[in-house]
Amino acid sequence: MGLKLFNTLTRSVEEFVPRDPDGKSAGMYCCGPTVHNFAHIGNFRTFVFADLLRRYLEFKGYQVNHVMNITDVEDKIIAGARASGLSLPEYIRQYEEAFWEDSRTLGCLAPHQAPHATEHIPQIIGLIERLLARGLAYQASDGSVYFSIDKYRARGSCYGQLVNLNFDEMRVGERVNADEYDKESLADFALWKARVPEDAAIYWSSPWGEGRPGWHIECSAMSMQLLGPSFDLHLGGEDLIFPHHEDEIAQSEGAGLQIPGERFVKYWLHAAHLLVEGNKMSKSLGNFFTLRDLLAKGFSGREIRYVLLTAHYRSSFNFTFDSLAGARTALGRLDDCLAKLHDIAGNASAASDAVLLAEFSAAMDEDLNISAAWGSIFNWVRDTNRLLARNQVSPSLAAAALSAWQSIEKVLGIGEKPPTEAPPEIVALLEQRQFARKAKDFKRADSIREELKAMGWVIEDTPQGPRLKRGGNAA
RNA sequence: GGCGGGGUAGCCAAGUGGUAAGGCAGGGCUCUGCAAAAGCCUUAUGCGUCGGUUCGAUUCCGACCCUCGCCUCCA
Repeated sequence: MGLKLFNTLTRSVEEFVPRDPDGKSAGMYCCGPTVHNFAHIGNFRTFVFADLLRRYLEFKGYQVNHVMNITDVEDKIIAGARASGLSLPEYIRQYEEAFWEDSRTLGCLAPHQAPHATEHIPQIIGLIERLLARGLAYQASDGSVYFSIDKYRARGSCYGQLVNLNFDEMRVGERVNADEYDKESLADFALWKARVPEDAAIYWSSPWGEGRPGWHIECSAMSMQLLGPSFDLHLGGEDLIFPHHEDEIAQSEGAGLQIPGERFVKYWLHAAHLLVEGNKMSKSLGNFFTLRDLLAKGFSGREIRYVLLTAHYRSSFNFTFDSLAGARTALGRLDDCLAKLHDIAGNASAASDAVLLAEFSAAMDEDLNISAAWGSIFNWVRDTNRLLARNQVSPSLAAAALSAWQSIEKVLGIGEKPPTEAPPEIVALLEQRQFARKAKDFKRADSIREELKAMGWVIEDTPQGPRLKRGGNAA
């Protein structure tokens, strides 16, 4: 079965067919973070979605080239760097490092390439020069270079492919002070912003004078450089559909580097926004959380990733502390089931359980229906537990299940709870409790159990003897 | 004003023209010295409201209500 994805360009679910004639490799670009602060949980929804898609493409056997840019020059960054008194690279480094650390905490694989805007100024300038040469851009009297939407449309190109645009009804520029700009048309967007006093030392020289790149151009320049003028997948948050991605199409196709008949991007995918406790995240509502805020509250990266992966990427999703707490229980049930299977499987090996894999991939093939995929996984957990309870799981059956699970886990990236070695003093207490139990001194046995619980260890008595589990907030 | 999403149990969330996945929480039972874990059973005559089409609609159509997003920077 083939993977189907919802393409914003056509507003329909389409079969994924990579451009590669061999059907093997896939180029994927995801708009990355602007590193002016710690990324929040909503940002990470998109990045976890990108990670999931990349992993699932790999599961399907594609060789993925995953590119995610780091936007390292932009108004907020310049303002932040100025306020901090740090140089631009120093200011950026702290947030970029935090971003990668947070990504790892959430189980995201590192993109294969992570280009920075400031390291691609020559490519950006080259692209702008090409747009100027083709008559699609102009330098305004303020020194900035703008993309002309009128000229682009006059050439027969469509501006407004990802969204329906009605130029008569749109309130272009309503919420921005139009006097600040010197554009021919309000909807035109900046390719190159002329240096202003607030930019201080942050500027580059260009054929149009000192300045810095506009926001949209970096993604066009870097994606085309690393993935070619046409590539398969471009992702981002839904708020980027317009204007950012629309402008990327205009610039990239306006430059005319594509083979005739080919698009800049074949599939555009967008992740919906997150609500937190039923509301749009905002600092004034007190529901604005960075990943670090949640970690500080005792939740682990895998619990947060699990919650982010419970809803379909295209539906706006309500992120709640209830679901975060529920994630711990749900993952615990999964972990316990897997631990028992490991105990039984021992060194046995077997081919993957085909049914589990088939159900999982059937769900994921449908535009990454992760909720349905979890449904199949938890049905499997229940069925497995049922067999386990009846002692009907052979080592080879357990090995087959685990083998299937390992393939699925590579997609989910949720990780297995690492087996925790109990320290000697804990083991000693456990032995004392067993001794007391044998002597029918249940009062003492129970008090030892309480003591262990207070130390973060939970005892489960099984027919094979007691098992120790890490309780509480352990990651 | 234009455009585009949503409204499914206490919470989160799939899905379908044929009688509602899954997770969490709750209740009962089994197991256990007691627990824990696990298992079994249980929790929406109902899928925003009102009409329509249909043998049959939560699923299609229409109207309405509510809600979120984009049209500025934004995942």
